[in-house]
Amino acid sequence: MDPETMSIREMCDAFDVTPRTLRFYESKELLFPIREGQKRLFTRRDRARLKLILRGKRFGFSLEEIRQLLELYYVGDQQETQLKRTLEVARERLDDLERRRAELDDAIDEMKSQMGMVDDMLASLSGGQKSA
Amino acid sequence: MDPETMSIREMCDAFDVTPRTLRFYESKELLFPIREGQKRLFTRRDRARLKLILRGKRFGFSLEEIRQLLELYYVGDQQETQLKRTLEVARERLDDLERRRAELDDAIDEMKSQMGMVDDMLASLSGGQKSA
DNA sequence: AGAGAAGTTTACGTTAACGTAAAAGAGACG
DNA sequence: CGTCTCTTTTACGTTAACGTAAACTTCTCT
Repeated sequence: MDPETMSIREMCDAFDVTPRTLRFYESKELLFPIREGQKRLFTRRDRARLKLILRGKRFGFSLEEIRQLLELYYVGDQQETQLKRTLEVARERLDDLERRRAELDDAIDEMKSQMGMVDDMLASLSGGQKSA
Repeated sequence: MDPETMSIREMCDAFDVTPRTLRFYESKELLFPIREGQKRLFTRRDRARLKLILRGKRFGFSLEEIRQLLELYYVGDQQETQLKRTLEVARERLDDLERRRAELDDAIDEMKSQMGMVDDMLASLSGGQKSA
């Protein structure tokens, strides 16, 4: 009823995951739904987190790595040294991501050239005329 | 002795993997070392494949997905329809990769803005002067 | 009250991708 | 010949990330 929160089923439909998955993520401290009696109520914060979790998974991060990343997003009021450490970790992660992107670019290029070769093979099979 | 082939240990040292991993990849038909008696000899082809395998893993592909991708790199002399199908699969994979890259770019941007916020918090803690 | 739908806890099962230990063969060397 | 070192096969163990089934509560509706 509260437009701010969602039931477990609403979450599942919205994000295409199973209840088991949401409970599992809670047990691993990736989500923190509040309770109304027995029932879980997922907040806006949980939805934002889940979105990041699913994205992280698509890049091959483990749930534990994702959990650590999520901490960066909800820093809170910590001490300065803690914040500096957090910032360091964040920069490392960012470098991680940018290295991945560079590799991904390479992979895409290689794949495109591979496909060019396949195109050529097809052309030589159907057409017969070679480009050289 | 043959500069063209490498022993299992040489492979492990060169790629920083364990013998178990190489044997496992062979059992899953990702690598095809030749045999000299009992011993495995890894060829140039195996080295090229292993490089692609390790890259694929870094992007969160499963070994089975990687195996299918590798087929694209070693097409051989198949029929035209087979080649066309192969090409289709390759294009799908390429789209996959480019979607991933787009998402990765978003993630990097978001992370950068997050880090900007952390920077601001640090500045306000040490300096005191706010930027607004 | 009875039935059904949605949610909960508890707990065993499953798949992927190796780790790790045991037992044995094959070549090199003093 | 005996001992190393490298490699092999066989096979049970492990972790991550859920799946799946069983046995309750708790509402809601007729």
